[in-house]
Amino acid sequence: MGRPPSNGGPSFRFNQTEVAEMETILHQHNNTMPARELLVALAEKFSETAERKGKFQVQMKQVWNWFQNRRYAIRAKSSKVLGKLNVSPMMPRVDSTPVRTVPQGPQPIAAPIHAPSVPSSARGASENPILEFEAKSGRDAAWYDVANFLSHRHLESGDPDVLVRFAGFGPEEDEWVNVRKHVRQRSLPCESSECVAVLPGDLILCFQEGKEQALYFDANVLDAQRRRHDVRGCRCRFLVRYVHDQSEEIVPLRKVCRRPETDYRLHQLHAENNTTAAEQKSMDHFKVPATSAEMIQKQQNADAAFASPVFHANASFAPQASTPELRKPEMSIVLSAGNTCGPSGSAGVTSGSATSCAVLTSCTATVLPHGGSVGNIPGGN
DNA sequence: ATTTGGCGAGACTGTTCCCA
DNA sequence: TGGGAACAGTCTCGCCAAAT
Repeated sequence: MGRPPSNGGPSFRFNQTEVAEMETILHQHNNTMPARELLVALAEKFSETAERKGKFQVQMKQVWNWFQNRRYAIRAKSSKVLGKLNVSPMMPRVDSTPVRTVPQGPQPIAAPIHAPSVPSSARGASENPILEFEAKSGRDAAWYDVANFLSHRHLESGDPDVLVRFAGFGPEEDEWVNVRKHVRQRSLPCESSECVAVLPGDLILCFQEGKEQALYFDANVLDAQRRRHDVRGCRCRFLVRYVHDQSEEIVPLRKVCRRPETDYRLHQLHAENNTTAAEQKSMDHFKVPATSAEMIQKQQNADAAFASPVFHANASFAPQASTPELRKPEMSIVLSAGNTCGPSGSAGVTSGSATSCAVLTSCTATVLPHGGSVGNIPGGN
């Protein structure tokens, strides 16, 4: 690996003019690789300059290498800066460059947004007593992980607002958001084996890469094209329609974050697989049940047993699942001055009643998963 | 017609070497 | 010694032919 020893020839360097031109092009291309034709044209152009003509022929590969190195250098530099700010480069608000590493590769240390840091088996709502939240920013209609609930207030309409600190962002990015509409349990990044839980009709959180920004938006799954999994993982494709702009796109699983409400599907599948495996030893290791219309219908029927496909933090719903372990977690956001407010709504913002804390001196946000334990998120006043 | 697997291009990341 | 140039390994993804 690396550069081989030179054969004694003169070393090549791009001059300032050439570098400036390539930097301009790189900037114009939003730090992405220009087309091959452009690289060839650049190489020819540089070769035709008075300085080089007849002396040195600039190869397209050299131009290509320069772009590769410069892009890598820029990324490395920006990640260093972000590291100093304790901000993950995964944060779409900070780095609008398309991010490819959501479900793959080493994850950043600082609060990765929607990056799977633990196995899905440990992420299930029913197994994780301290839930995480995401909030919808009013600035760009995108969803971000919530680091802290800092404060709360009430609008004249009676709707509770909370002041949130977005994960990886500073106080200047704090926003008041409506708890009813714009706060909900954090969406879960999908691992390869979890594509079966993403079905047409689902609301998902989808990573939309635009020219200037790449953010997580709500989207509806219109169709799912199932493909066989291999060593590369899930190769399925999902046709989605973004809620905010109604645009449609075919996306791979890695761009999809499913809603926690679909956890029960995985539980069901695991239960079924365990049962079937006991009966059928020769069964394939990986099954893609959604290729079957029957399976889709089965899941959709199961969906119908739940009150709402969208599960907001404040949503009032009545789980009707027959088996208690498959019920969605009943969830409350509690803002209190040392008090813990349960689903009873006596003093907290709850899923059902949206009642409020009367006094708020030291704010803590407490999550109560379906009768579960309590975790506190330290906050401001 | 659909699914599957292979292949190649491109992207990304990291290393090595050279020279000012 | 640091910056720049060159290149290799790995991964992703689209395309296409073969298989079902």
